[in-house]
Amino acid sequence: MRTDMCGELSANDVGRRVSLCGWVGRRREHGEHLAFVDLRDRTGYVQCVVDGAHDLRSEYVIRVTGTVRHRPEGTVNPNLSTGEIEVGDCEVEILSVAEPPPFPVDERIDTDETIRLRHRYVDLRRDRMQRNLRLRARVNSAIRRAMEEQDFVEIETPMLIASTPEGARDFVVPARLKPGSFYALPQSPQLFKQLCMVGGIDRYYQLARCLRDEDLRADRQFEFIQLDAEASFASQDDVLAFITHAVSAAVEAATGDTVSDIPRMTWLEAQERFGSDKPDVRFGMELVELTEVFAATGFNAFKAPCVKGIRVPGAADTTRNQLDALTDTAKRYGAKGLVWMKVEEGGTISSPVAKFLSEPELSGIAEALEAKAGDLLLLVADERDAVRHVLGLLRLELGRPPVNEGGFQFLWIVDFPLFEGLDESGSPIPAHHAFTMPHVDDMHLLDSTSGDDLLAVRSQSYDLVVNGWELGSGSVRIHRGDVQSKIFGLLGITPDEAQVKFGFLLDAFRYGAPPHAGFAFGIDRLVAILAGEENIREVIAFPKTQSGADPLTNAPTPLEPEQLAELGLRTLPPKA
RNA sequence: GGUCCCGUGGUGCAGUUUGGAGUGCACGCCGGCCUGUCAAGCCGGAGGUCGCGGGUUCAAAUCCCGUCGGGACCGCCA
Repeated sequence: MRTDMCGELSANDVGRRVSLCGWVGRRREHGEHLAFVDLRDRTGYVQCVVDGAHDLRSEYVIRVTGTVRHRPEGTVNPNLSTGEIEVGDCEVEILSVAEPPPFPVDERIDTDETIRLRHRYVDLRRDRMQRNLRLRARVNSAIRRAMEEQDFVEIETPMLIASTPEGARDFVVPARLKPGSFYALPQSPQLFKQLCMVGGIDRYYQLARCLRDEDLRADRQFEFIQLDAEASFASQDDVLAFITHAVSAAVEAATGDTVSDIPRMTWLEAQERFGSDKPDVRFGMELVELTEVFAATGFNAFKAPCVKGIRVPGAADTTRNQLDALTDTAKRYGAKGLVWMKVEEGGTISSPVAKFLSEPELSGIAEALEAKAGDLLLLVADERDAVRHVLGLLRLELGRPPVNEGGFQFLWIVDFPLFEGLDESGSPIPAHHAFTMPHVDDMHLLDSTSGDDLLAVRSQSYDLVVNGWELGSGSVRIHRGDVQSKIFGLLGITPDEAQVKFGFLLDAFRYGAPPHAGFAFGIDRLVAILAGEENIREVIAFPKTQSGADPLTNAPTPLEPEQLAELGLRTLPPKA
């Protein structure tokens, strides 16, 4: 139907008779016999000169056959890639009429997202979505190529699997042939990829669709895509190298630049300096240790296991109202309180609590935080993890740059703790999952009866972070029965329970399991960052809203009684 | 489970603080004029359940309560 694409025509095509197909953009009519029509396809716009455009309307789908010619002197449009030329002497064929679009395809002004999603097929015509989805396709392609260059083989794993109690809430699917039983949709192909290792696949990867029934956020949808990978006879360093190569290929597809090396930071350092396991290192305002400064303090609020502070440069003009609001925010984050201090000209510290602090304490704060006149200092005292958490969130709130500023600061976070806490019965809670290999240097601590010792055990697990977003995580897996038994024992999982929950994996490991390690990172998040988008919905063709609905299809919907009956289901009445 | 913000012709906004006639702006839409525009221009016109329900009031887009929808975040997401 067409010989060329609108946006690809140039002065080189002058004189050619071309056929173009696309949507009618803006029309500029000049009386009965001259009109300009901007014709749009996926490549861009070109101006067509037609003899009257009365029967054309916005978003009509048309085919234009005409001759490419230079624009007359003085009418070249430098803002348009095809602005040097136009298509004249046009025959116009209407392929499809269109009602006026619910919002302008031309995106000078932002449109409410619900309306965009309800008419996503119109929204997809816009440059932003075209760019983002095409970027996503290039990134996917580059990642596949990078993994295959490294001898990874793409294996597809099932979508209908058994539910396991760990981790996120499962989406479930009723089993028609076994009423009362359910499949779960995979949160990740975790167990299957390990089975692939036992199966001698050696290097597995998949752009895997994962589903988790948890609350949605700017960076979280029910369904998302991960580059999921696992390699046999591979160490942590090997995996990091494999993934770095894939990430570099993705970045190159987006920007042309490669990523040669991704720096590493231990989990402990990330927590201490940034109050997060996914630090945004594009800006300073690091957490500063002040516990020692208050070792002998008389101020009750600072008699705590940990005191830390952050310095907000030049923010001493923050009003009392704003500071009260900030204190409320800190409390919402779980702080007992927030102490603020303003650094006056000359270095004097003014604060509601200054009168409770000694001179050495005040000077100690100023020195540790490298306070300068005009700065605002924020201090939190509490248990160590609470202090990190609150200040980490305040730091982001007060200093975080927009997502598209400061380049891409990739970071490996390594040496995560194996356990993230103790449950009521004193058993440790796994930070990653029950198959994560402990750090070789900490193996001996597993025999300790001390909770503190157990919580100090590091694991061979690692996260990939960019600009404060967690892209993904992975670990070296346990492949030895004795280590696995010890971990299960520590977790309070009896051999019988382990057999019920993970029997098929443990069975598989008895038949010759290679040492293996793997990783998975979120494609949606990576593409969003590369596209400069704050929200992954902007890089997903048909996303859900924060309440999990699709304004386009109206999903989720109730089922007909017959359909429920066939599945052996009965629904409860809505809650009153 | 919780906190905060938003909801006004098709689109984007102003109006809400301090209640007084559905008032205004830009775009779009419909009709007319217009032979070199490109966010064309000029003239005219249509288009409203101020998300929904209740309350206060002589009077509610505006104040109060509830509810629905959307968004950001905390919890949650091994």
